[in-house]
Amino acid sequence: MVNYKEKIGQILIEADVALSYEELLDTIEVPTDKSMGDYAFPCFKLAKAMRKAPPLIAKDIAEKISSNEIFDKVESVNAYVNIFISRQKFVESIITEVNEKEDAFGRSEKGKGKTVIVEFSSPNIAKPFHIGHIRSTVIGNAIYKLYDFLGYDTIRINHLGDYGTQFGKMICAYRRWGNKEDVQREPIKTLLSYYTKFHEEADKDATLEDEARSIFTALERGEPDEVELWKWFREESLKEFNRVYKMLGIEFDSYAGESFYSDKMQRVLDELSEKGLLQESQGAQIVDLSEHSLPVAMITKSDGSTLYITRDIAAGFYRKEHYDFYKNIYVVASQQNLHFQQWFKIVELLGYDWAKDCIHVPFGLVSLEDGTMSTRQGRVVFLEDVLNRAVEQTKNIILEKGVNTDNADETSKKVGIGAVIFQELSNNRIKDYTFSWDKVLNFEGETGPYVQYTHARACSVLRNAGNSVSGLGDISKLDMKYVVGDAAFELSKLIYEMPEVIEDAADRYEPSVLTRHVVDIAQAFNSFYHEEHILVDNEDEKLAKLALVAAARIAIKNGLDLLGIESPEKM
RNA sequence: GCGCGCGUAGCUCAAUGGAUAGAGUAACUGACUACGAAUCAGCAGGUUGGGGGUUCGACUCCCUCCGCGCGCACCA
Repeated sequence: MVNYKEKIGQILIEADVALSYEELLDTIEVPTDKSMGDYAFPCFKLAKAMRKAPPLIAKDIAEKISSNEIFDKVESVNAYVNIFISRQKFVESIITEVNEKEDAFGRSEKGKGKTVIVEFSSPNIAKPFHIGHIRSTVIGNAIYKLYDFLGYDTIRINHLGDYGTQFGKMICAYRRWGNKEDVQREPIKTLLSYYTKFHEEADKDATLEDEARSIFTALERGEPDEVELWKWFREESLKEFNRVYKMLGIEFDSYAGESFYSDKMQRVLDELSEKGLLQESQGAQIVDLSEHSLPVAMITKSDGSTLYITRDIAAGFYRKEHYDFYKNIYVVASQQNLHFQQWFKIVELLGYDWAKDCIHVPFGLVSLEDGTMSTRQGRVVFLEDVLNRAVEQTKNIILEKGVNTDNADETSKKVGIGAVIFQELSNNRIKDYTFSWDKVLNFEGETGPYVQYTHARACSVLRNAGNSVSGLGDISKLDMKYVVGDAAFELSKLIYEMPEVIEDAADRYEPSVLTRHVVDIAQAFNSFYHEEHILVDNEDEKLAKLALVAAARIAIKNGLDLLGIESPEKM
């Protein structure tokens, strides 16, 4: 497939345009208005060097390059050179390529031999998996899929919050008020109730806090009783988390959480100390980052115990040595911005250049209509409930509409859960948002079900064509003059852009770029579908159109796939 | 107080420094005897928070002010 931008860049170089190839690629753009061409080249930058008015430069360039066979028409409008590419050649090559590559359309080998770690989801043990956790989970999974598709070796890490003084409190509460059967029946809710009770009681009796601390110290020392309880809480919690991951179709390569690094922190402390970065302050150990315009980072508390940041530094070392990453990505809320800035800087000050390969991918806050989420105050929406309700809603719609499907339950899951994931990946991740049932259960307009519906519709057309689909034969031999109309051409252009959109989404760690592009393709497909009759009597015309439908179907499916969303063939 | 982020149509959101700032949604109008109406087409909706500046050109970059969110030593 020709890269048109690069091709136009070369043509402009041959036409003696006084810019470097890189500058040209940077300047060539896609006009906002289709009537101004498929590509445009603004000539303002050339004015100084050529000592000529931009519109005149545009006119000269347009004349020089207009005879090229890959263009239908080149014209100058004011300071712009507007380029209309040859439609038939274009649709022919893109439709052929997509149908040949199918699932591999957009895939690349760019990342071959490079390892990318994506840390995401990372819930806290014994705490509910709520709607706030969906962000890291779903964004992280999409980023993993994008990098995997671009040929990188990928490692998915679920950095479980399974360590810290909170487990001293939990064990303390369990021993006082807990019982085994309740925990087994409903682990998270039960453990959480112990945790809440602990805080209520601790307000009245301060000695509880001391007891909890000593239990945590025992846990750190590896006392068998404490370790056994902790392990059990962790397992029960994971069982529940895995139920949600299974619904979402998400897996991990490692569940090495915070506890995994408990024996790997001394080395960090030693090294910080050797390199003169560690200072004592009010009994605690700190790293002073004021020279780097950052607040002081506390490495150990006055009682000697370690903190979150110490564990993250230890994890960084472990990952560099164990995986030799090319990129080490953390999909963690923007609230942790300072935390990551601090520890990346500390690693840099220790003299490790891999600090620059550690990347924090932040995202905005989810709140509820009645305020920020608070598990202790019972202001929380469980992710599993959201998924279940979305599935239920889908089932109702299916029954109500009497839609064509093989298995209503299966389809409801794919569509309902797809809707929730899609919505999460629709907006720029940095934006805060307020969770709304109305919004998450709306399936019209720019939504997951809309895109899935479009896919199912394309499948339906291909099914109705019967033998014609498999009989498409050698697609490059089809007569593509039947698919050069505005609607078909628009659709083809969007499909053509998929691979660069995928790269862009990965480079920017921004799955929403892809989500939006998939919507654009669906919209273009639906316009084409309504404007033109596909299953016409003329066999050549029908086959050409079916080849385009098949290409659109593949593009949508690959896009949804990368977002972690299924594409049912009927719905 | 200091730092980071956000502010675009009634609402939810797009827009690698480029041409007349675009979608969806809500309201209104129209299209199911052609291939799926979870669809499509039309109409309407804007001082891009305010004010300066840089630039041939600013939603985009710089300064400043306002509003909101988050963070800033013994939680994670």
